[in-house]
Amino acid sequence: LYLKDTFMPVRQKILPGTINLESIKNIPLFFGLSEAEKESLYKEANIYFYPKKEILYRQGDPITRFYLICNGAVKLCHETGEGHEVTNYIRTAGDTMNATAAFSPAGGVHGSNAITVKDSIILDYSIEWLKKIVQQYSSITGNLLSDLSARAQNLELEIKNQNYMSSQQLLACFLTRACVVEGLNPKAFKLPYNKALIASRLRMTQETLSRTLPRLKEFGITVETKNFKFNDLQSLERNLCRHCPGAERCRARQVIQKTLPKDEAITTLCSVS
Amino acid sequence: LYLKDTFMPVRQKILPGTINLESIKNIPLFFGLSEAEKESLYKEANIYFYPKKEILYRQGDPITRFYLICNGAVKLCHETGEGHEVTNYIRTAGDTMNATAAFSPAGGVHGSNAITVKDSIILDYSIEWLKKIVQQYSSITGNLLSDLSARAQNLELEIKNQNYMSSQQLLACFLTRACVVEGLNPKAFKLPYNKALIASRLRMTQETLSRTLPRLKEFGITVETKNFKFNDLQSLERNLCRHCPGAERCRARQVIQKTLPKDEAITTLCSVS
DNA sequence: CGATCGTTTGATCCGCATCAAGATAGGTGG
DNA sequence: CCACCTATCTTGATGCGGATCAAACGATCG
Repeated sequence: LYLKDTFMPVRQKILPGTINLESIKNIPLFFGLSEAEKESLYKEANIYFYPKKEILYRQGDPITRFYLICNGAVKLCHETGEGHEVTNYIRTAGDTMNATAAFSPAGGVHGSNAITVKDSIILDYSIEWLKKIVQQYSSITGNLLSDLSARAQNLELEIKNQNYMSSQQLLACFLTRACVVEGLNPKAFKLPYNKALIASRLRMTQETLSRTLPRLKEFGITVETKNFKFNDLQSLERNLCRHCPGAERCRARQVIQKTLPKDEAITTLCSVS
Repeated sequence: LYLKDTFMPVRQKILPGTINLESIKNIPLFFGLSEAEKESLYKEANIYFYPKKEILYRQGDPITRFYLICNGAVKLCHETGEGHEVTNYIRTAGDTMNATAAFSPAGGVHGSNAITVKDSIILDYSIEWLKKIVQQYSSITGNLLSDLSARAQNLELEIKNQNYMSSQQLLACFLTRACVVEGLNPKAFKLPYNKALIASRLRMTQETLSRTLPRLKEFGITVETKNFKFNDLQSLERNLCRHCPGAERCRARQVIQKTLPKDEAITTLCSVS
């Protein structure tokens, strides 16, 4: 850390020249850039020093900046419904933050808090600016970035779901999503895949899936041999959202409630498909 | 499906004009493209019809093509060490396959099999060609794609690990990786974070972490208060790799064995950080 | 010195995996 | 049409890993 002798109790802007730029040059994101690109990237960047335990942003804040950690470490965490803290990731030097959010179509808000766990030096850009840079050249590139972002966001959601949802909830999510993806009628549909495949996809055994199916009745889903029926979306919402971590709970709740009155397609709650 | 009346028992090339291109135009990847881009993308694409249960590629095959599903569904699956099949994802219309592999630095081989679970129409491109297209415009874009790809690949690995590894294995992975990321000496180091943070990151309770620490001795890792020591990498390798799904097992094994003789940095086994 | 934080230990419980066996359905050939 | 077979699915009994609740322990600090 190039500034470790200086006492910095609070977030503090670092002016060009104050910091040794060599450390930045070793960051993968800047590999192989043309001089022009480097120039514009350096000019547009904010560089800040953050002491340990400083909050970069809070869950629920609108997403506006793209971060790049030069030095130190940041935890991404959120509060669960039950009140205790869950850390999703620890990001360290060279890692980016908000890359997925930057290129996903919807603007949205942060799903977690970002807090330094060590003294850190972090660089940030306006997302608007970054998006413009990327898309001015080729739109297939922008689309690929969106695709990868969506993929990564789904994976993050899936990790949370796998950890904090019961087999009932996972299965209900899967069925819900299947309706959307496959364009099925929630009032009466047949399984699009055989049960072995679904169990395998949900990372549970066939036996567990088999035992879980009848217990979906508690969630307002009736099952008879291969015929499924969502008949109580309110109950589904109540049960799916219970125990979900903060951001997801809200998202699921909103989504179901929004689709309730129209009672048409049930939108995506869950990453599993 | 535009060709459903035709009987096609095997993979079969579809010539331009045979298929209704409207369905392709609704795919997000092609949104907002310039005419020139569209032109070159359509020209370069292979379009194939695949019947149900057709194998697109096998685990271990070199990665050469980027796929885009127009219609149908594909499962990505692999065999576990114990012999039964695990499905990682089910990809459906509009999803891409190998996007992450296409933009990660190393070429590499497929970590899973891809098999259609319905009759499908799938489009594919050479990865080389796609890479060239993307990088001819701006290298920051290429770097962003690499960053997102790496992120997504780590998330996939994390999902598998969370599901198939014991708390001992997860913790050992975390410590191994911490040595690499933080540049610690495997022969003697202190925890870079406090235990509450680590437990939270590993999605286990503090109590479990506490009980797991002494049991790391079985893996050749000794723990005294806050001092850690890897003293038997062979044992670590044996225990970490046991129960891992195919691709990861091999990767972990190779990585440890490669670092064994030199006994320097232990390379990344696990996505958790 | 008590107070708070970080950590450990013990007792208990619950969900899912595992192993094993039975049930149902779909398809084939006689 | 029935007997047979295999694939698919269900049910039961048991065990294990980690969560939960509760309490004790140790360290650091005012």
